[in-house]
Amino acid sequence: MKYWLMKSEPNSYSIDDLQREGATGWDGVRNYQARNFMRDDMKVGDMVLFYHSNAKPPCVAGMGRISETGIVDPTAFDPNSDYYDPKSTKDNPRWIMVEVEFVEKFPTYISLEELKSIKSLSDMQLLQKGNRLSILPVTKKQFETISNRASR
DNA sequence: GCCAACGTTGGC
DNA sequence: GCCAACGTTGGC
Repeated sequence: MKYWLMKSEPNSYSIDDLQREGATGWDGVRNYQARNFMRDDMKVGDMVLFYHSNAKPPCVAGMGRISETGIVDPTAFDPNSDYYDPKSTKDNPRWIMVEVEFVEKFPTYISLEELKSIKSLSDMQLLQKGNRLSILPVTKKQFETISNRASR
């Protein structure tokens, strides 16, 4: 089983939205590295840290689980969508996504500042300079360090 | 609002 | 295939 961190701007989709809906298709990703993680490496049952980016403060806000893989991102076909990509055709779809189901909204959000202060997390890709990827792998240890702290 | 750090595009 | 120009992300 693998562990991931997925960023979302709470303005557009927050952990509360996920809790209300139960599950969501992770649409709108238009970065190949992030897509490849979803398409090639994620499996049903993988665990996800739900990260609020562009939030005040940015933080890990909850936990999710991959509930379905290999879904074609429908927003790529919609000319009215912000994520419309005319190069993605129904015969040869370019953007493949996963579905994430709600597991937990953390009682304590873990801010980026706090993550940076935890020594054992210094290797986390999220904390490396210049990182912009919206989907990142996380080790089991990192996942547990963060979720244990957030659950109390 | 600024800007560093990328990623993508397209002319050549 | 190179690389300049441009666009985006996301913390601050």
